[in-house]
Amino acid sequence: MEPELARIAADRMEGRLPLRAAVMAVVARIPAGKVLGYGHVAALIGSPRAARQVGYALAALRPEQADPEGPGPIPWWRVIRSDGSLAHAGDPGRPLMQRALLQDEGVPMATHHWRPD
DNA sequence: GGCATGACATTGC
DNA sequence: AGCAATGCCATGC
Repeated sequence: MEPELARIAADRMEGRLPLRAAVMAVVARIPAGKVLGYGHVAALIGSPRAARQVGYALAALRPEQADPEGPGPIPWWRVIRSDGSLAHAGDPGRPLMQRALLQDEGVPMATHHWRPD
């Protein structure tokens, strides 16, 4: 694991970093073309059973941070469900956009699901 | 502190 | 493959 990720996990577990901030820090480090599950992100910040909180944190992204077109966006579209499906969060159009973004980055996907290794 | 909420995960059918 | 029932746990009121 990269030292930076270890530091983030440690800060989070010691209570020096709010879950929201830890999630942002980790997601921001996911390289283009790669994806992580919500539970995977949770594990990286030292709270393996807090997958739902990861989603809750991403839901609070400010518009400019969530906009893929903007400068330094948080790549929320690289976080998917463990079974490869995409969260809709009340917006049926989002899985479609997410899938398009991932395909643009060359993520291998089946018609509906990301194909895990 | 108690209780409801939710971009999830797992299991069992 | 799809669906329902549970378990989870950080947040906000």
